Amino acid sequence: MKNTLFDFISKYVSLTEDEKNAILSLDLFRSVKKGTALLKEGQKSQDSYFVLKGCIRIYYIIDGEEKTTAFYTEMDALTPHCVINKAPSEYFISCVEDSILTVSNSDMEAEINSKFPKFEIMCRKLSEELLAKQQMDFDEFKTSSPEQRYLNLIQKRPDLIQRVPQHQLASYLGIKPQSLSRLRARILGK
Amino acid sequence: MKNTLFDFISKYVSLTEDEKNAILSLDLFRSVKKGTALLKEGQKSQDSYFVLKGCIRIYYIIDGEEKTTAFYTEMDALTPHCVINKAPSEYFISCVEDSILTVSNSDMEAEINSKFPKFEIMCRKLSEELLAKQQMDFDEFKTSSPEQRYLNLIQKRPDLIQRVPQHQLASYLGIKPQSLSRLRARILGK
DNA sequence: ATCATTTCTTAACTTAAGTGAACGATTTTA
DNA sequence: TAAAATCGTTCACTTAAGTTAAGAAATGAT
Repeated sequence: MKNTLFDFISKYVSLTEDEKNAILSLDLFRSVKKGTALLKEGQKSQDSYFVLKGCIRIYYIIDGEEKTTAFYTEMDALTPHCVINKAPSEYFISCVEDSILTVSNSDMEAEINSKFPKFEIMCRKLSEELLAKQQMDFDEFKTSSPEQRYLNLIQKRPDLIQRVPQHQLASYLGIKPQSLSRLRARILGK
Repeated sequence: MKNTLFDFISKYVSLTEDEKNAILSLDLFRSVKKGTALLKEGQKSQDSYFVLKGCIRIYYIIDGEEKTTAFYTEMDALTPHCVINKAPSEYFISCVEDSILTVSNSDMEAEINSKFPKFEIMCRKLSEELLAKQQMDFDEFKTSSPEQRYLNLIQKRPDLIQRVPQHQLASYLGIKPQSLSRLRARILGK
């Protein structure tokens, strides 16, 4: 698990042993059971997550219905909106599978950042990269039909289709579960 | 114009006169005419933009059709995807109106960042904030119908509806121009 | 192992977006 | 200023997603 984390970090900066130990001393690793709520609507939180193993998702409850908008799997990092803008969360975060995560709060990050400027650089690079990636995903979503989006998902994240319930995938694709079922049947018939 | 830039920066870090002068010495300000192409599909570029006045947009050409996915107006910052991943651009960037921008390239930013660590912090904060904002926008898009998205746009960016052509707005909302026309007529009739 | 709950699929019907075409109105440009 | 191109709207028609409901399949709990 440690290696997964350091492999990830090494994509952005190279760490000395001292720096690695500083991170390990923070005791970031957490095991969480499927279904565990990591964040609820209305809560304030300081915690950011990094997925070492498993899957977590963001969902809203709108008119009593769950709307899943994002999945985070191995090597994905997530800083919730409420951590950035210091307001109560508008969404829920929950464990889709039994998972192993790192959980770090803003204070810890600020401390590490001031001790090792290298982390500041890593965070900037990571944010920039995630922002650019997110922008491309959004563009793709805007310019595709639900069917194209589903076919795209099969290409880009085939694992999600296996490990995530259909009704959660549906809202992730911006449609209703019944429409996803129909759409899948339509594709099979081709 | 200088003030607009420094007002923006002051949201993230406070600058000394020396630092301000270092920025001004970079000679970042550019006036661009409506319709000017800032970036074309297939091009590589190092340039990031900040809009002081005016409006620029990102668009793709897919099956011969323009698909506009983003508008940047006063106080918006844009680092194109191709700058981050050092690959040829998949999209175009063009001026919607006569505009005043700052244009900075990666080398200049790297130099300033190494000279003044404060900029590194600003860039990280800015990226994190933009990422969180972008995530919320994407979530809202996924969980809304075209009509809701249009009504939302009226609330959040009323200026865009005035200053941007309908057919560009349509693809921004993920629909065809005819559908936007119809949708507007439908809303008026309520 | 059984019962209860949740999830997925199917179907019929409704609603809204996509498509192709036509028509002014506006803007561009020669 | 006249011709050409672009833009916005409308219409009729097609296609696909939303809605409501029912039932089968899978999952979870006792």
